[in-house]
Amino acid sequence: MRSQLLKGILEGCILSIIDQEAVYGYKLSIKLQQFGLNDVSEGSIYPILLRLQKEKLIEGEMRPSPSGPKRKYYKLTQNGITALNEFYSEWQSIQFPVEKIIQRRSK
Amino acid sequence: MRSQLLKGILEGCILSIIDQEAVYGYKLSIKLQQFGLNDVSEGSIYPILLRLQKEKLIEGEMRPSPSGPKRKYYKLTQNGITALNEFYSEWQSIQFPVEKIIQRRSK
DNA sequence: AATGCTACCTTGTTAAACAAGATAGCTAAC
DNA sequence: GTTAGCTATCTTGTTTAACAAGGTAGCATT
Repeated sequence: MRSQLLKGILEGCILSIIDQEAVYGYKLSIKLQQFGLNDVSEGSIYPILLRLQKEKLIEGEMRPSPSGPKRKYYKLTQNGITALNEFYSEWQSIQFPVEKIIQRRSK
Repeated sequence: MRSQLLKGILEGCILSIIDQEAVYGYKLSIKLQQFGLNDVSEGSIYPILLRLQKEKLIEGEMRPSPSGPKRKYYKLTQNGITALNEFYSEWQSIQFPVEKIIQRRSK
């Protein structure tokens, strides 16, 4: 994305998507796009996945693909679930004030 | 703020507040707090104001205070108004997808 | 054996936020 | 007249996130 707005938000979104279903990096990039977060490159995604894994918020497992190279499926750990809920409340505590501030702008 | 979530968002919020009324840095920090963005320090605010001024999105004017040192009141330029509207649509294009992603998390 | 898609990962850069602290004007109280 | 405390601005140095660009390689189809 061109804008700097996503900073810090992407990580939480990735946790949330993984929470819904075990998923691998490449698929994740497609899913983010489907949700409307266009232009999030793999150069953003893979470093986040590695970081989350290092922090033990997610864990990966290699599985063969029916067509193509092996995939590394990630799922949340218990710590990951906790982190996801923390992200959710942090997001709320940003989103509400920002909405309040923005609403009153002139056109 | 502890979290990294605000990155890029603060600038837009500051533009929006200045749009509502000419305001100086110190007051801005109080206003942000009133809107619910706690713990946004002056170490964040003043660099943003200087940057926005450099980019000619806002312009400042010193005015005496009824009590205390002079204040530097900022108001939006025409470019600032344009930038504010751009920020608004960028925020939308983040906020909608993030809401969609987050809604479906497990509890 | 060449092409194209799937899939993973790394390196180096840019930029935003922040903690910490420096500087100084003004007022009130003593 | 000097000290204390609030108001107000700004700087420096650090951390961290996202990203552009590119590298590697498996597999299927032709």
